[in-house]
Amino acid sequence: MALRHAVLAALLDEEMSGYQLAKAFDTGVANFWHALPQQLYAELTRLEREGLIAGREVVQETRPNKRLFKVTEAGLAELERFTAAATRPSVIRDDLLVKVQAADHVDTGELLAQLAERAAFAQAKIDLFGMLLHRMRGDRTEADFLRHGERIGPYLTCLRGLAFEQGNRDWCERSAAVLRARRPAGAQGTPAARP
Amino acid sequence: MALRHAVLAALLDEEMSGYQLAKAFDTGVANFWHALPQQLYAELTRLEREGLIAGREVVQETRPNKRLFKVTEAGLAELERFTAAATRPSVIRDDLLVKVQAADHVDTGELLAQLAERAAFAQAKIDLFGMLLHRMRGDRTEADFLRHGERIGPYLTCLRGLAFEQGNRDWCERSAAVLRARRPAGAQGTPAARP
DNA sequence: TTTCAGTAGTCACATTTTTGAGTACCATAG
DNA sequence: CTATGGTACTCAAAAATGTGACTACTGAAA
Repeated sequence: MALRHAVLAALLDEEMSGYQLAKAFDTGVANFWHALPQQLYAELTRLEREGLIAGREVVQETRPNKRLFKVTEAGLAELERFTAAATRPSVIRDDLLVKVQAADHVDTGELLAQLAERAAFAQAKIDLFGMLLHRMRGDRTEADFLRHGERIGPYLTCLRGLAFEQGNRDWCERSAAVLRARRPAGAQGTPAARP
Repeated sequence: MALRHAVLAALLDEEMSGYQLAKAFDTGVANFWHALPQQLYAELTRLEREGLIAGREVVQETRPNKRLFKVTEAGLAELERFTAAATRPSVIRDDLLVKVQAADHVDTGELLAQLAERAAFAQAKIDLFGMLLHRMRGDRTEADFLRHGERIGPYLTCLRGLAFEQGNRDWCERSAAVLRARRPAGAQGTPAARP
């Protein structure tokens, strides 16, 4: 039941519409949680009904109207309560790890391609996170920003996202190298890259 | 729908009972996926009905009888099919990150304690994974084992688990240090550690 | 000028995961 | 000799998450 709290935490920084929120949760800008638009709209409806967020209609001329939401006092109190409650440790759940676990027993051709693909995906996120971090701290040094900046929460979670993706990239590259070195001769290179 | 494949991958190395499997998925020995016993028993039933695993009854005298399962040819083929199919990128979902994201707006006292707790939990897993890796490679060097060892899949996934937990530990410690340095004077140290 | 991508959502359903409560029997510790 | 903890499972239900389809309008590209 932490999606609601993830939404509250995301809305702390700025008023957002469901659509904007969906973008943030999809692209991984909000790299501390993930959810689909449908989930978010439903959650926003519930949160507003419970008075934890307040929405206001914004009429737009060239585009559909939208509703912007912000966290209420009650919402902040709920977030406070949530933060004080016990945290359950996060768990890994990754198809790619399952595939590598079975790598000794199945053909590794396609797996090598997937490891390369994932490494590239991770690298793209690393680049994105690097830019986001730079934008957040402006021209201050990281140490100075973390000591004196006004909003460091998003910066810290972004740092975790960055390290996580670096871990993914490095592991994918290393695993691919190991598996490639073990392939029987004559089955070197990965199959043609997909579009 | 990857739990079934995680179970198949876990059963590749050795015949296991539902109970053993549940232990492995709970303690994180199988650090590539997580599931509760109920889910596993249900999945084993389905997998056996579909012929992807075969179970055999083992009569025990001093303890309840158990059923040991192993992957069938059909199961291996299914795993092969799964490995060749596209992988969806894994997503982060962590209560603790949500809490840190909101750290600028809520009291950080309890949060600091939770970061310390998580760092300790991560360290325990790091130690465990270190031992598991050592046990798997025996007296060979890592490079030699990865080049010539017979089953490297579990070793590679364990390496990912190790790096992940190192990332968790480092991030928790750093975030805690940052938040502690920003606490108003007179509110230093964390509250009394919980039992 | 039709098609495509973007904005801003909603509805219904399926699957997956979690929570909670049991059964039953044995061994060990206090 | 009673309680606790481990082995080995099962059943039911709630909650969270994911899939697929849909509305409606706009601006830009082909």
